[in-house]
Amino acid sequence: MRIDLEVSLDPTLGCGQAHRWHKLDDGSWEGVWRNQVVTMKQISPTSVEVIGTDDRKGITRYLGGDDDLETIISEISKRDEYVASLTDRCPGMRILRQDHWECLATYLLATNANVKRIGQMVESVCDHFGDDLGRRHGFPTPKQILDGCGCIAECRLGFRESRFITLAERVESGDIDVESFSEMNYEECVAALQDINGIGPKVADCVALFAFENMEAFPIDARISKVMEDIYGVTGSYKAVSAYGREKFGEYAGYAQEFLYHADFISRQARSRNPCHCSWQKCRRSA
DNA sequence: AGTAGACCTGG
DNA sequence: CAGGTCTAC
Repeated sequence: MRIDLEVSLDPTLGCGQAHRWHKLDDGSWEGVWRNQVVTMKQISPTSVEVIGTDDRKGITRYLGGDDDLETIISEISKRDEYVASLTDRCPGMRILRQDHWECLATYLLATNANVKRIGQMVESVCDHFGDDLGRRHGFPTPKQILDGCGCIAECRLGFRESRFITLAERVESGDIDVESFSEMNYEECVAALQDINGIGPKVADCVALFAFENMEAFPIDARISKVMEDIYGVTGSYKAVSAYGREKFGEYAGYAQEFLYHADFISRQARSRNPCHCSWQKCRRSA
């Protein structure tokens, strides 16, 4: 199935928004989306070939296809010259619309772990508890996690393990209604997310942005923290730095964050002797 | 209200 | 030490 959409798969799928996409040798991306093993290949800057699902509308939406890139880029560019200079270099990068539960549970695991480790933990949890889809496993439901949690130690989640189970319990019992976060505005959403044990301001911002469409969220991870200091001279508490980002970039601050993140990723990659930081990506230069 | 230290594991 | 958070000052 061919999708006509301005989207660039490498930065969109490969740089840490979602953690289940692997770049294959032929340059296509394989992942699991809604319990289907899906492969996407870039055909041109404005089209991708999708195998493994017939849900054109769904996958387009997942890819952020409802976002008007022109408007968004114009909006964040007019607010900052540096971001304006980055948007040209990375056309077609989009913010995904991830599954609510999967994104929430995944980012709960993301604390104090690098991209590679997050991917390992997520894949392990899927392999242990998710539906067998052949080449890959689906992301497990809360019930699947609870039913199988006798062997969860094998997933090696470390101190995240108990938080992960507690989250599954609270969702399964109805104590947490994941869909209720969709109805909230940004402030309400991150506040409610932070009521979950193991979720602080950074993870809440990521989930608000990548799952619940709060495009003004401006997550400050270690990389963005350095960028904010180096480029803008902004330091301080999480709250202060993220508020600066939201105020500077406005309603699409999350997109600005992704451009800043990606540009820093690429420049460090270029400067590094071992060029490939992207865990799943086969890197020609290092091979 | 705002900030050190500990925290599982692995590259 | 790593794409933070919790707990205890």
